[in-house]
Amino acid sequence: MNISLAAERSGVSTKMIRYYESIGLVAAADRRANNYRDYGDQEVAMLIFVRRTRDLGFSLEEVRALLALWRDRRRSSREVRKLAEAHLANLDARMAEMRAVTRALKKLVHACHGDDRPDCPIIDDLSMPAKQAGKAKAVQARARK
Amino acid sequence: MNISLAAERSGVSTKMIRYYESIGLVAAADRRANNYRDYGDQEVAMLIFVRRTRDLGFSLEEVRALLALWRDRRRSSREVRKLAEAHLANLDARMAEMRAVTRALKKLVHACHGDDRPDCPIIDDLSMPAKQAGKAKAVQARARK
DNA sequence: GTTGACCTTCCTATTGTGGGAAGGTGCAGG
DNA sequence: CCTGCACCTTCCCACAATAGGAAGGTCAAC
Repeated sequence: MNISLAAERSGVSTKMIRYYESIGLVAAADRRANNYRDYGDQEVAMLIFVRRTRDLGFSLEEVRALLALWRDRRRSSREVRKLAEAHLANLDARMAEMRAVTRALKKLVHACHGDDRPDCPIIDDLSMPAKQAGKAKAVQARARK
Repeated sequence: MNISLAAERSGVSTKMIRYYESIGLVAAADRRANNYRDYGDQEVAMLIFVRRTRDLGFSLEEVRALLALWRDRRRSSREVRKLAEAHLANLDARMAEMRAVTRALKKLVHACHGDDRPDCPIIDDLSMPAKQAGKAKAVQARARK
């Protein structure tokens, strides 16, 4: 099967298929006499695996490790789970960070009256070093004296 | 003040200060006779503003818009809040996506016994097109027949 | 006057992905 | 047979933002 058909079936673009091949993530495809790449169901299955792991936010290096386990019939499920758990920890950390940012920003938005006046706690707070952030009112008041 | 001192005070690396200047995010710094960039407190304050907005996850283009409002004393706080709210919506959407991914992955991890056996629902699930995902047990069982 | 700590510009890499050019191949219709 | 069209190939460029380093200029202290 042509690369574009493999792309359609796997949900991985032709660009990405060639790229994955170029970085050695997936094995180089067989070539036909035309020099066209030729794919079978096995290869498509592998591409689907890659896409699904990518969808779950694994980096290409993590995908590489998972692919190795996928191919290894003697792998232990322990290894697979370890990788998945490491990625989960990663996701949790990033989400915690985003939650903190969201909380801080929501507080600022809440404090801003959002009308025609130029007075704005959001701008005021962002003008200060992080140390004093969140204390816009007092600090700005002091600055006016 | 030297660029490295401005970097230290603002928390923006010298690399980034020069980069921000090169893309026109911040105005080109004054130069001294040596051709060294020269910064004052005003410029440092602006860099702090940039760093703080970056810390809150605004893109450089968003920072550019916020900087314009920062400089404009006749801005309306409404405009500022609108930008902040748009960014919050963005953050919320991304977090929702991550939560969904986390949930799916946690379910898989939970289903994996994680011992010496090669049998692994994580791998099985990832081998399937998204449509059938999460139904690993049934699908794999059918496959074995 | 040399050493070391600055400064300058310019190039490279990263992580994934997309866009496009330039040229080859294959098939269908006129 | 020629033309057009839809593929395919490789190669280069772009993006977001940041970091690293080379090559060369400058300044201060010892």
